[in-house]
Amino acid sequence: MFHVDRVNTWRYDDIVMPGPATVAAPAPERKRRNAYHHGNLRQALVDQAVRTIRTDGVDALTLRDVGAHLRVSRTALYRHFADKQALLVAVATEGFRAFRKELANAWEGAGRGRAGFMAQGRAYIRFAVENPSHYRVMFGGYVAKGDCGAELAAESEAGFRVLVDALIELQQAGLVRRDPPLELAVFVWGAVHGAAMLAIGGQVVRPDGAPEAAAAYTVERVWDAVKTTASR
Amino acid sequence: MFHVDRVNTWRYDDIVMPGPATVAAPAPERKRRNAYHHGNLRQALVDQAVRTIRTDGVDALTLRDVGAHLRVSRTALYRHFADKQALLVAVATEGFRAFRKELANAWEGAGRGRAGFMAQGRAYIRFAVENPSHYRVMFGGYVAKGDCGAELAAESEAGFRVLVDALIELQQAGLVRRDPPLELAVFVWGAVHGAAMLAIGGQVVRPDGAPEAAAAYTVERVWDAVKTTASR
DNA sequence: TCTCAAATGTGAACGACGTCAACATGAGGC
DNA sequence: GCCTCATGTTGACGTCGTTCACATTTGAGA
Repeated sequence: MFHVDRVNTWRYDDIVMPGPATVAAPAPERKRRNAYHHGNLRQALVDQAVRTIRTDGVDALTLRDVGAHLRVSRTALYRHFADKQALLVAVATEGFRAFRKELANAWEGAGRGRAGFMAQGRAYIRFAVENPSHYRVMFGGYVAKGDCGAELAAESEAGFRVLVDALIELQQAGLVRRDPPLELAVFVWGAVHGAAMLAIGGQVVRPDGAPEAAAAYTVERVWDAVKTTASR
Repeated sequence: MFHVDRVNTWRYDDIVMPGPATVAAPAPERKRRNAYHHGNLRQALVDQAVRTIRTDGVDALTLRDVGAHLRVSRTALYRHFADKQALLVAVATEGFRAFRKELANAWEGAGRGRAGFMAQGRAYIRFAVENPSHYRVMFGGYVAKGDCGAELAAESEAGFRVLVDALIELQQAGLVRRDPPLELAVFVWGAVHGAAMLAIGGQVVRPDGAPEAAAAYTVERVWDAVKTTASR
């Protein structure tokens, strides 16, 4: 959860980079296979869930199916997750981890500043377009009913913080208006998130190849919304 | 569906105002009640679905429960809808009807122009905040897998057109930049939609009363994104 | 090396759900 | 008054998430 009313109490010095994201990676998955005792079933379950969601959508995710693909009883899952919801939470958590990495890479890779801001926005939309079902698990309300768990909250908050940090840096450089950073960040996140949702929701049909261009346009407009009158 | 590549082929002269929206209205529901033959079961089913969604969320919607509340068999629904998905489509369609009305009222009520734009944006977010579950049915991917049906498509497109028309008018008044109207509209819709999703998604926790203020802030930033440099 | 408790996987079963097919009932035109 | 069609009911099926009692393996301590 992001608390907008905690603007002055946030601390930005405790960011820790997570381990490598396993999203989309088929995963080794063979350590010791002896009928019983899978080895690392928990991670395998998450990976398989991600794979199924990616190919068939969230609604097609079935515990029985996940178990079958892993040659494991359908109830083995309950030794690692409280229920199906908990599995989805784990999926979302992994998604946020990879997502945060993409955002940070874009920001750093483009050399921060205005270009970094633009790159970060485009990376956001690209992530959603390339992982629509996964993105929906993260933001579509399948999760986060309040019972989301601390790890998910921390991970999504960390992703948000990448954006907040960037905005603060841009403010200090005089490029972005000096509104409360979290207020600004919520606007930016919302705008890009909305564009992403529309892009993957089927609500807006575009000619092929256009998602990239549309994303660029969106980010340009967002920049106009937050830039100072001084900055070009 | 909104086709961005049809910018030059859209026609804006065939708008027809729909009948009064029945969203949230408990509905009379008693015409001729004789155990068999409900009278107007189709509308009653939609109304009950809306009521259940409003109080318990989309996931809690059960055909058996809907039937029970209406003192009707659980399968009576199949005389009026192909399946559960079709019922959700009907719900979304009604949502879009009411939604469009809110947007149009805000735009007209504030006297169009810049104030109308702001009012329309705030009305959008207010609708989402006041009808979060309903809003999720409309935009959360429960519908619109491509099998959404013509009526839903027309209704949602009509809502979108309210925004497009407003933007075109603002362009002609020299208040909004002269980008392709649909490109602009997709950005604006996306930005406000994203803010609405974040507001109702539990991802952003705000102090009470803030949704209105946050909506106002979002709409101000959107205006900065689309206004001409000439307009104040 | 042996033992035994804890961790992990299995199988059968339950209730709820969406959906279907066969049947029952009522309304309205002839 | 009859007949047809729209509309509502009943019973059943298959799938789902979940639970419970049980089986198997692991690993720490003797």
